[in-house]
Amino acid sequence: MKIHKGHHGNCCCGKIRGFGRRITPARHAVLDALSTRGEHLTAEDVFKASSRRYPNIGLATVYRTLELFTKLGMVSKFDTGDDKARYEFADGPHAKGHHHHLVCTSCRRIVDYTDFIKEEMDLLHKTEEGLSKKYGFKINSHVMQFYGLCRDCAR
Amino acid sequence: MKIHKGHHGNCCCGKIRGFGRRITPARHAVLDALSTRGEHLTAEDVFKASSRRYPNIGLATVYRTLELFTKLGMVSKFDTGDDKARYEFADGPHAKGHHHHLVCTSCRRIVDYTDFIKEEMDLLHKTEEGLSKKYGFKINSHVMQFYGLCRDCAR
DNA sequence: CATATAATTGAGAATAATTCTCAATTATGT
DNA sequence: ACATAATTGAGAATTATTCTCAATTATATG
Ligand SMILES: [Zn+2]
Ligand SMILES: [Zn+2]
Ligand SMILES: [Zn+2]
Ligand SMILES: [Zn+2]
Repeated sequence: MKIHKGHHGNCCCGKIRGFGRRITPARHAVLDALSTRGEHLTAEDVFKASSRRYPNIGLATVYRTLELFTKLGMVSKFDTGDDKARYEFADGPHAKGHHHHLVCTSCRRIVDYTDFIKEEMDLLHKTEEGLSKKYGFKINSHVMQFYGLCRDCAR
Repeated sequence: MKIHKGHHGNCCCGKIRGFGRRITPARHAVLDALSTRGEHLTAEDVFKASSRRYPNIGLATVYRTLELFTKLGMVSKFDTGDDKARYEFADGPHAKGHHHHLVCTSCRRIVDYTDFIKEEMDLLHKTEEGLSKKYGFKINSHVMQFYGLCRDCAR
């Protein structure tokens, strides 16, 4: 079986196997879809893209796979106010590609941004620490998103 | 018509009227539900609560009303990862009661917190300004949420 | 390699939150 | 009180997601 060229050139199979889960063509197809089709993909997007490489894949499998990858921390699932979940490869809070989203509430455009990420991270760390202590939560992730109108929609 | 005792003792009717929309018993019932039944309410929660005061209200009306109030900025709609939208009175980014959420991914408990809000606000302002300039977005709102395990679920 | 076993799959049905439709009702300005 | 447009309730429709289940397949083991 061909080695999957993962998100950052690494193979994700180890992570999957490490969890006692199997490597399958369907999962490979989803991985490929995520790495080649960009970000902010709906399940339907991923389904279409994976179907190209693996025409028999079922939509339910795509959902199951995305759920699995999300649980493994390889994928981040978020929503932007329409009623579809979005998926993209997760660059964890500490990784290089970590970014947040700017969403146009009119045309649904999504802009990734990394500006201020450093400051955000500092604050997020501080907050996580403080909240963990105060409320006894073990914090695993966060969502930070801005909503507004893009240039085109604003006028 | 009796004056509605709003969120902070003010009447919200002005805002509704100001938008050319009408004051109706259904809308009053939803306002009351939101102010007396607390926060993080699902549409179903709001429906049940409003039904007490106004038994004939329909679920679709509740949805329409919540959508209207959200558009008017009186209500904030958010989701916490299950597939139900949550609604609560909006204390705008600058208002006293503005808070963020800590969500337990296991039992779905939601904790409001206001700690670090000051610092968050400073950063958010800075970010909003920066992003507005750079991407031409007119930013109206943000979501900031932490996910993790509450004390009970963590052990 | 062949075999055994449990994980995974595809297809379609089922679910559930939300939106839509439409005739009937009602709030509001005059 | 009247005219008019907004709003409503009820139920049907929609749609993203999950579930079911028999068939297939990945992997470990010898
Ligand atoms: Zn736009
Ligand atoms: Zn992104
Ligand atoms: Zn919990
Ligand atoms: Zn809250």
